[in-house]
Amino acid sequence: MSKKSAITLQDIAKEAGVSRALVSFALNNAVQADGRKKYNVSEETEERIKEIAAKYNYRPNILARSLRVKRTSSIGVILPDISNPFFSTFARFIEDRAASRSYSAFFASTDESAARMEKAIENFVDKGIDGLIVAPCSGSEDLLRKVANNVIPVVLFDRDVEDCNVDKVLLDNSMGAQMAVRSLYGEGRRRIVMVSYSGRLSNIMDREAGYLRASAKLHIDENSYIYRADYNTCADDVGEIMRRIDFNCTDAVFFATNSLAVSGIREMLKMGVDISGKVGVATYDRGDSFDLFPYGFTSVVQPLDEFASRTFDLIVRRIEEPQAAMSKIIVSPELVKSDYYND
Amino acid sequence: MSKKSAITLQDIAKEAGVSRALVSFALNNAVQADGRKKYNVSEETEERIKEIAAKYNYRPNILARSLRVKRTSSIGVILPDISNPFFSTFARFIEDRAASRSYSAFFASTDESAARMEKAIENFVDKGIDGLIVAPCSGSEDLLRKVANNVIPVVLFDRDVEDCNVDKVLLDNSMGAQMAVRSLYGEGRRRIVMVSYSGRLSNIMDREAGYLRASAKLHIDENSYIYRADYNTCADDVGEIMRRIDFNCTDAVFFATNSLAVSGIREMLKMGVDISGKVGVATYDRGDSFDLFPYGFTSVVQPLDEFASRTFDLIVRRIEEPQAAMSKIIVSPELVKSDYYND
DNA sequence: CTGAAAGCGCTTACAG
DNA sequence: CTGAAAGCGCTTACAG
Repeated sequence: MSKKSAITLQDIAKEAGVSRALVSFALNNAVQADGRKKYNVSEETEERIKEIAAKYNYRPNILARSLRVKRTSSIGVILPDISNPFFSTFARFIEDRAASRSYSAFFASTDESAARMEKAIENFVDKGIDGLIVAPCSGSEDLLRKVANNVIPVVLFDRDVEDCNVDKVLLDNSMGAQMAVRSLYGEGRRRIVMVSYSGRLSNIMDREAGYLRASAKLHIDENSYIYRADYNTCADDVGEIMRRIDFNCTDAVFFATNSLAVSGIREMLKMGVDISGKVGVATYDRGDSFDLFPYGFTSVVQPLDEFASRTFDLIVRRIEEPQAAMSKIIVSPELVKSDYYND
Repeated sequence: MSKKSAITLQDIAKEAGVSRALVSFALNNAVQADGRKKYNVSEETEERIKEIAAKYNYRPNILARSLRVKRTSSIGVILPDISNPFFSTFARFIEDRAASRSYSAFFASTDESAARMEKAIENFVDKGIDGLIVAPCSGSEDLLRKVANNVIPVVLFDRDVEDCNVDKVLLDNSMGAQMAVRSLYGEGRRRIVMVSYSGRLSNIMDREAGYLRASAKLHIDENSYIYRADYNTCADDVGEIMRRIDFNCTDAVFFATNSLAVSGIREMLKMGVDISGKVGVATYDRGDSFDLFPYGFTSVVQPLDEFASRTFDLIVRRIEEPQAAMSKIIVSPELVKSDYYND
């Protein structure tokens, strides 16, 4: 590790008495598909060059290499907000996966704004990333199609975009919602409402569909109702929504997301609702601090490590084999019931 | 935004009938300190060149530029774990700050391992970052001194390292702890214990010092006691520690960190401790989901936005003016009391 | 006011 | 088995 007065190929070549090219060959001696080295350098020379490189702790200049080979081995990851626990955990898994495959990742947060997303992509492309992982915000559909078709490989995760022919890694959001509803049903709940977002994000819409479907199957859909908060004014909105719910004829609340649950449960506590007693709660995702919540509840948990590794592997494959067939990977959620404190 | 068949300076030069150099001048027309442009290009030519560039939506190749100017306008940020809410929030603020100043940031997580930290730094330096922001883990002191002296500008944040002459942005950890203790004291608590980590991280040690100091000042130090959990086995350890506390003669618990508080409070709930009634709770930091915790408690909150902007500005200054005097910025925490549900 | 030239550090097709 | 040469796309000191 040394930045100042870094040693170059040239320096090594001079000391070894060979050309720069030979040094490059010796150091990168790529083994081809047929098991033979691409370039033949005598073993003796190769050894000598490697020793010199090691002696000076030679580190190739990645910028120069990237400029030459027109690949940077880096990807961009576009998220709604990296400070959101769901996405920061995803980011961590991506970071690890990328490192293990000698890639690096840039992150950018959009705050659900298509304009910010466009800026971020432009910025990333300028930097020379080889591919893009995106959890798209609504309104970014056209942009995404354009980018995927003309600019750079794209893999979608978490949220789907219609008519966008790219690789995708998605959760089975409908299944998760159905699992949650069935779990509440299993507790004897029959009058289950859902608190969700307005907007047209595919994951949210699928969760709503799953909620309705399970309710219908269980014949409790006459009591189904979906309350929707505006994404941007979430916290305030949710409080207001919760107050509109008549808890005298409501058994359970199913929250479409973690942050809805935080605001919503908070309001329920303020209202003095008998949580997990008279009124059951289920939610998508659960932050670590949910463990502080001293009532039983059910959550739909997404396997973020798998999510991240699948997504990452897909973008790398797309970069290396642009013509490979498109994949759409649907990951199954898990149901976690915590009734820790009711023991 | 276009990657494939990107247009180059050369192309523009040809169409404009001038040299590449002139195009570069026209597009970058730097205004110098004396208010004059560094290179004189006739206005007419400059206009023409700019129009052509705009027409083709020319984007300079950043790799090529970086290679030439030996600066990448990127920094590395080394954190214990980006999936930890404290650090992911910090990351988000860094991201925004960097973008607003046309920098980009790489992130790496160390899991408190000095070996991983070294790898990450090596990796970043290879990538050509101009500077490094580090929340150092214990055991990384020598490495950090070496890097700061011989390799690349470094700014420390969150945790201090002795005998390391670099810019630093730190919280007044002792003050925060004192505020917490005084707050508990104000509630009438006199027998306050602290739950902390073993190890030698400066921020933790300062919090312990603050706890002891405030206790002494308030003459309640005869009841002071610091329980210490092993960092790596935290969750299990904390449960065991909590069970060792005799809550018959303990008024309050002060947790040194958010994650200690989560595990610790969880255990207290299991034990049936009358939280915020008989036993008060205070903690450093608070995740969003702390809002779900339906008891009053006090937390020491760090102004992460200021933390991030100060840190970022410092590293940029150091990059641009390597000889500037070293700064050590101490940021004050804020005390937040939540007794929302006790209203 | 403008341009030719050198060079950042690497890789690779080509020639021997 | 090895090397000279070209070139990735840019910037900048220098010369006119």
